[in-house]
Amino acid sequence: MYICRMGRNSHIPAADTQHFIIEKSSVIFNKKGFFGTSLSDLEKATGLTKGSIYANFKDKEDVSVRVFEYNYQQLKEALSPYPNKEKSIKGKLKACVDFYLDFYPKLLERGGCAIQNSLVESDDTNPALFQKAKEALLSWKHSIIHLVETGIENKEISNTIVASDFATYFIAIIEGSILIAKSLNDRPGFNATLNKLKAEIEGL
Amino acid sequence: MYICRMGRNSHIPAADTQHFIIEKSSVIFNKKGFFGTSLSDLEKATGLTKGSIYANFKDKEDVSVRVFEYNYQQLKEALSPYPNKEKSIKGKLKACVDFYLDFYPKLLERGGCAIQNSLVESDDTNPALFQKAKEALLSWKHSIIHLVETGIENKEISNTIVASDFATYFIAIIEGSILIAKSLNDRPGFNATLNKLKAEIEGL
DNA sequence: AAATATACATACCTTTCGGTATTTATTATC
DNA sequence: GATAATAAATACCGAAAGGTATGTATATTT
Repeated sequence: MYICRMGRNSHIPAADTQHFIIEKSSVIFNKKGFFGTSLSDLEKATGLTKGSIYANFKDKEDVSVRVFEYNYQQLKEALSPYPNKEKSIKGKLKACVDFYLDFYPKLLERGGCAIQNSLVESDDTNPALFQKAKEALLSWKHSIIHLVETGIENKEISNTIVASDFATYFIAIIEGSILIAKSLNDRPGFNATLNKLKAEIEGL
Repeated sequence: MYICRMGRNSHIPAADTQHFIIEKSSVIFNKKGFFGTSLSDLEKATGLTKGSIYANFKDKEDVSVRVFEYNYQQLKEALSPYPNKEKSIKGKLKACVDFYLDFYPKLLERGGCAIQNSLVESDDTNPALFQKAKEALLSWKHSIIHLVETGIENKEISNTIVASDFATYFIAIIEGSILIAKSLNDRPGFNATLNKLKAEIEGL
C-alpha cells in the first residue's frame, strides 16, 4: 500500500490523489466558481503541479464536475441522519429543515449551497456541470415528493396537497433563504424563514 | 448633436456610447457572469473594439457594475406599475408576485434574476459588484418591510406578523422559485409556488 | 538486481486575457 | 478653412490562462 507523503516523491495511487485533489479544491471551487478558479488556484490549494492534476483529470471541467459530486455527496451524508431519526413523514420533513438550521455555519464556511452555486454559474457556460447540478436538484425534489406522497397514502398528510408543488415550495424556501442569509449575513432571518417552513409542514 | 451610426466614424458622445455598451452587454453579462464574460465577448456584443470600451469605462469590473445597475433599473421599471395600480397593501404585495408571474419569459430570455446571479457569483470574487447586488437586495427587502408595516398600522395585516421575517420569506420564495424553474424548465411549478405565496399574502 | 510501470515535477506551448499607447477619422469652433 | 477637441480603431503589451510533452524519482514485478 502506498503512503501519502505528497511532494515530489509521493507515489500515491491515482484514486487517492484524485480524491486528495477533489477534497483540497472543493471549497475554492464552490466559492470562486468554475471560471473564477484557475489552475494555479488548484496548484496552491493542493500543493501539486498542473502536470499531476492533469495526470488525474481530463481537464478543468472534469475537476469541477468531480468536485461538485463530492460536495453534493458530503451534503447528503451530513443530511441523511436527520430524517432517518424520525418515523413520521412530517417529522422527516421537519428534520430536513432542522439539518439546514444546524448546518448553516458550515454551509457558509464552504461557500454556500453547491447546487445553487453550480446551477447559477453553469447554466449558460458549463453543460457538464449544469447537468450534474440539475440531476442533484431533481433528485432532491423527487425525495421530497416521495415523502409527501407517502404521507398522503398514510393519511398523515391531506390529500389536497400537490406533492410536486410542495417540493418546489420546500426547496425554494431553503435555497432562497440561503441566498439571502449568506448575502445579508442574516442568520436570524434564516432561522425565522426555516421555522416558518417547519410550521407549514406541521400544518400539511 | 451627435448622430448614432456606430462603426469607425460614429462620434457619439461618451454618455450615449456608455449606455450603448451597457445595453448591448447586459444579457451576456447576466448569462455568463463576470469571469465568464471576456472583453472579446463585449466586442462581439457591441461591435466596438476594446479601445473604445476602455475609453468609456475604467475596467471590466466597472462595466459589470454599470451593467448590473442597468439590469436592476430595468427590473424596477417593469415592476413598479404592478403595485402602483393597487391601493390595498395586500393588493400591492400580490401585484408584485403577479409581476414575476408575467415577467417569467423575459426573465429567462435575459438569463434570470440579475440580483441572484450577481450575489452568487460575486460574493467571494468581485466586491464592487457584490456591494451593488447586496444594496439591491436590501432595498427590495426594505420595500417589502415598509409595505407590511404600513399594512399593520392600517389594521389590514395582523400585528402578529414580523415584517422583516415576512420580507425574507417573500423574497426567498421568489428567488428560490426562479432558481428551480429556470434550472428544471418548470414554469407550472413556478406558477404554483408563486400562487401559494399570493394565498399566503391574502391570509396575512 | 534489472526492467517495467507508476506518479508527480519540470519545462514549455499556444492562446487569450485584461489593459494601454498611439493613430486616424470626424465634428465643432473660431 | 485651419485648429482644436472628440471618439473610436489599430496595434501592441506583459501576464496568465488552459493544456501537453517530457523527464525523473519511486515502487512493483520478475
